[in-house]
Order: sequence, then C-alpha cells, then structure tokens
Amino acid sequence: MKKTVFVFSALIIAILALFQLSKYAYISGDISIEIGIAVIALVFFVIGVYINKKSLRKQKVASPKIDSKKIETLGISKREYEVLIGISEGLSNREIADKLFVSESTIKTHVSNLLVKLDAKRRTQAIQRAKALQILLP
Amino acid sequence: MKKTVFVFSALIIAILALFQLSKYAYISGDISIEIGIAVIALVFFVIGVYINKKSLRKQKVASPKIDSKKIETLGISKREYEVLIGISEGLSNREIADKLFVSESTIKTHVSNLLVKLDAKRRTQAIQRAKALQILLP
DNA sequence: AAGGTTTTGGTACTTTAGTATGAGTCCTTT
DNA sequence: AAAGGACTCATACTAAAGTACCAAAACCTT
Repeated sequence: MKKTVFVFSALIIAILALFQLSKYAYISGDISIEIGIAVIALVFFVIGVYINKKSLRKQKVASPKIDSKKIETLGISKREYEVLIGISEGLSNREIADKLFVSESTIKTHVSNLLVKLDAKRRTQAIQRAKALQILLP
Repeated sequence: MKKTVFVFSALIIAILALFQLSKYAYISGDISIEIGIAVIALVFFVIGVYINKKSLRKQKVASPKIDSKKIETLGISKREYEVLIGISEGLSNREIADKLFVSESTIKTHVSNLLVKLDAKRRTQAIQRAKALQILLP
C-alpha cells in the first residue's frame, strides 16, 4: 500500500513537472516541443508498463511451495521426509535404503511412522496426502 | 508477428498525429497545451499497459493437460486407465475393485499390464511415470 | 460369422510392504 | 547425569502387491 502511494505521488509530481517544463519550453523556445512531447510519452509509457506489471503480479496463481511449517506440525523428522521423497519418486524400500545408506529395516520403520503421521494406509495414499498438504511438490 | 507490426505501425502513426496536433494547438491556440499533453500521456500509458500485457502473456506457463494421444500410443485401454487413476488416488487393489465393481483378480491383471506399458516396477513408480508422460494431472 | 482386442476372473506362487516390538546409539535439553 | 527425541537395526509376522499362465465372456470390426 505504501508503494502505491509513493508511485502515485511520483506520478503526479511527474505530470506537474512536465507541465512546467512544457510551459517553459513554450515560452523560452530553448527546447523544441517535439522533445518535450517525446519525454512525456516515454515517461507515461514506462509508468504504464510498471503499473501493469504490478497488477498482474498479484493476479498470478500462488506458486506451490513446500509448507515446511506443516512438516513440523505433523512431527515429520528430517530422515522421515527424505524417505517420503524416495516414496514419491517411486522407489522401493530396498532402493531407498541403498540411497540413504541404511538398512531396509530402518526404512520400514520410517515408512510405518510416516503412514501414521500422514494418516495413510499405503505409501501411494501417503503420496497423495503429502501433496494435498503441500508437503511435496505436485 | 503480424500483430506486432500492426501495433508498432499504429504507435508511429499516433506519435506523428500527436506531433501535428501539438503544433496545430501551439499555433492556433484553440486547444490548451495542458490538454494536448494529457492526451499524449494517456495514449502512451495505454500503449505501455497493452504491450506489457502481451509480453507477459507469452511468458505464462502452458497449463498441463492430459495427453490422450500418448495414452493410445502406449496401448493403455479405457479400463486400465481407470485403474491407473485409482492407483494415483492411493487406493488398494481391493478398493479399486469395489469402485469398479469387478474382482480383485481383474484389478491385478490390469495393474500388471499397466506396469509393463508404463515401464514401471511398482505402482508408485507408475504414478511418477504417468505424470511425467502427462497421462495424469500433476 | 470369423477374428482380434478388451475385459473379466481364477489359481498358484514370489516378492514387497507394512506392523509390532524391542533395543542400542547419538544428541540435545534440562 | 538423566530424560527425551531421533536414528538405527533386528526378528517375526501379516497383509498386500505383483507375476505367470490360463481361459472364458463381451465387444468391435471386417
């Protein structure tokens, strides 16, 4: 909001300044009227581009980001989250174990805990839930 | 491309017209210089907004759609695709069977065929592959 | 009607996934 | 130092998932 006030203040000042400039040029004849008009055109062209860009930015759909706060809220630990990513990549427990340099038993434990925390019965459901909770990118 | 040429032609004509208008107003004194400047400012403001909107539209990401042609190419049948959707929803074979009013054996057959067609080893990998192939929405 | 594809379903078996439980190690906080 | 949490791993099961192979309806298409 403060930016909007600033922009419109600058806009009004620019208009007044240009009016004065044009009058001065008109009377003194130092600056040709063509250059004055060109400056005005350029200034308002830039203002148009800037204001439009600002308004469009607000309309843009919120880009989906990982909600790290929700991960904490659900009590999902660092290691569990790494396992969750492995699941979403379509890896088996064995493959996740090899990727994280731990045993398959460990992965099974993590998966079991994840399913409870995500309120899911299967790993496929866990993927769905995690994406719905914005814990994983779509 | 044709539109761009048109826009720039209109822009140049507008500039020339405004130059003439300003000169005419300057000589005859019929129109005050403030109004002339205001018109110029407005015109270029609008041009700025329009050009910016056009350039931003092109930058927008193409909205992801289901590639039904790819489904055919992979030889995935109607029923198999329904099963695939069930898998992506995190359902078990039993649940998919109940949803489609068929036996679990049938679902297993469909899943097995799907895994071959999607070149996946697990249903979780099938989800990943299907989304990568734009067969399923992200 | 014949022929191909899809859909359906079964049996039998192997492989993963997931649960339950217990326990040791390492870190951090009190 | 004790307590709690996170990470690790194992055993022993149960439950799904997935494979292989076969076969019969149900549909289309020619």
